[in-house]
Amino acid sequence: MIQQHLRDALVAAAEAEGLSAPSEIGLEQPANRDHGDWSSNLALATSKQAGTNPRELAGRLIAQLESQDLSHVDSIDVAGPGFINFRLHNTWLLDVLTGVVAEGVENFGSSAINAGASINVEFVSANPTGPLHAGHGRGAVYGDALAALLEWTGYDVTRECYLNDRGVQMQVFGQSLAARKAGDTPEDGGYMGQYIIDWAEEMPDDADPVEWGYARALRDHKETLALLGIEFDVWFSERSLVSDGKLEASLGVLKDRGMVFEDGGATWLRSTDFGDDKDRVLVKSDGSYTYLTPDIAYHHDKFSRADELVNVWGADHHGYIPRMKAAMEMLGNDRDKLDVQITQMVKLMRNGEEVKMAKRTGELVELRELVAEVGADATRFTYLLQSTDSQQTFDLALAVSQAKDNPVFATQYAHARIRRVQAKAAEAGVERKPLDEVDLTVLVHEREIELLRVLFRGPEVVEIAARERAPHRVVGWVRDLASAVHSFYQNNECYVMGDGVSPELTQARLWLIEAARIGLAATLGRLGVSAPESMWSDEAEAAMGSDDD
RNA sequence: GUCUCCGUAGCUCAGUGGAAGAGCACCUGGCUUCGAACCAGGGUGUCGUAGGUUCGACUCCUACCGGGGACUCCA
Repeated sequence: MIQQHLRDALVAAAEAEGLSAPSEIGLEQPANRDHGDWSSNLALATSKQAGTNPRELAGRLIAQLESQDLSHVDSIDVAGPGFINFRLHNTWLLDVLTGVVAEGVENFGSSAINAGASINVEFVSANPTGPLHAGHGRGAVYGDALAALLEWTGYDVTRECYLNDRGVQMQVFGQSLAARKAGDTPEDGGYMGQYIIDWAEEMPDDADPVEWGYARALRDHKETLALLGIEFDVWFSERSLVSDGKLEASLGVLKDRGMVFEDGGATWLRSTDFGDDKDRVLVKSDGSYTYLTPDIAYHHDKFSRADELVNVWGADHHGYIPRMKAAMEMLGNDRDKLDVQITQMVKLMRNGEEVKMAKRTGELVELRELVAEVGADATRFTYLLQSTDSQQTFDLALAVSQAKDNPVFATQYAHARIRRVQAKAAEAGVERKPLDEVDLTVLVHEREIELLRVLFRGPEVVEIAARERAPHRVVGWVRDLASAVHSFYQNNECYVMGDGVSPELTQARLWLIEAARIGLAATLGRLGVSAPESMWSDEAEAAMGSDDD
């Protein structure tokens, strides 16, 4: 790797100047190309140690570097406050091309950084008391994409969904169904959505409303998630925690350790001792558990099954984090191994107006409808566009637009274009030779080089995205790659075949676009978005064929 | 009141302590060749405010200002 090559050289230069280089030498690709291909802050970081000013030190380090006769390096300059800027020959980027091709769609971007570690990603976990709505969609897609990202870096990942299938809400849900079945309106606090009326009509007369409703809601969840290509490894039932004694066992441990106290007939958790701002009720004065109690047992159980936990929760649950971390610590788990990711709200725009989503008032947009309207690819890609830290506006019209202002279209289109070019080459009888027989040094055009620069960044972006739990960064990268493809492709100077393009250049460019295609297909695939062979419908394809005749 | 997320170009949003970005919108130009559903060029910023840490802060810390959300013996 080029960075290691340059780092080694920098360390050697520092040592030759009698300096001890910092463990992490800053080395990055400057945004501004005028600042070279790579830039290091070594002189800035060690000038104090050297007892001189950074620019002067940089000059001495550069002299050392130049004496090393480094491969790929064209020139080295000092710039700004004391950056050491490397300008490279494009030969280093040709290694990027061969590397991408060697990895292929299966392995592009993958690493073993987290090999040997297991991680449990819990997401969705919506109450089985109604259909999934568009708000759930963000957490669902984010969680699934995050799980894929973590797998990409070597983790053994479990995708898990928790079912709140006992407790007060389930009873209220059943009562609401029964009321509608009888032609009545649910009591105050009951579920008022239209779907209750619809489901009550479906419900057989002799059905247990709670059990039937649970099965009905769960079916909706599974069907809707399947539309988005989301499958869980584990569906964990809250009821099972009671039936197999895990709930009482966890509660017993907390009692034994003196982590609870009685007050007002209720049992309280001393969560303030571990960073919470209030103590929390575990067992109400009527003897029933709060929501927290089984959830503590659940997370404790997850800790027994994985090295690290990730929870994807909606913004309305953020206040719940301190009490859960406190409880985990009380039970002897490492609170820092519980990573709670909060997704901010989604505003759904339809016909220029925001649609409010509220299950209990019945004014909700079902996730199922959303997917039906814009398709699974656009749904996933759109949800993943932004950081989950910021509120999102999901524009239904934009998501289906067939123009480049629609990010999913622009990105998929890049893949389809490459496929088209490859097909044209095949039709013309041009076969791609084995890569090791192709002279890549003919790739010198700025568009070609830019494509390779973007490809180079891919694996690093994946690493950062996994570490930061930020799939949107991969989305940003793949959009950049698509943009570079369009730019390369459109430019009249970069035809793969034709007048003025030598056979050698054709070969090199065929491999270049294949590398780009690998980057697109690998990334889109991991994000759960298809990399289409064509953007045309079959009818349009046929019509185009007749135009050619 | 407490906690939390957000505040960056006209708009929607990116931005690992390193030298401010993309798309949209707007203007101009570009199809006899592999997809013009596209591309090229053109310019805008007190990075909410004020301090602090640092050689260096959009980034880290503190306090404010503005907006969203959460603060039940609900789940």
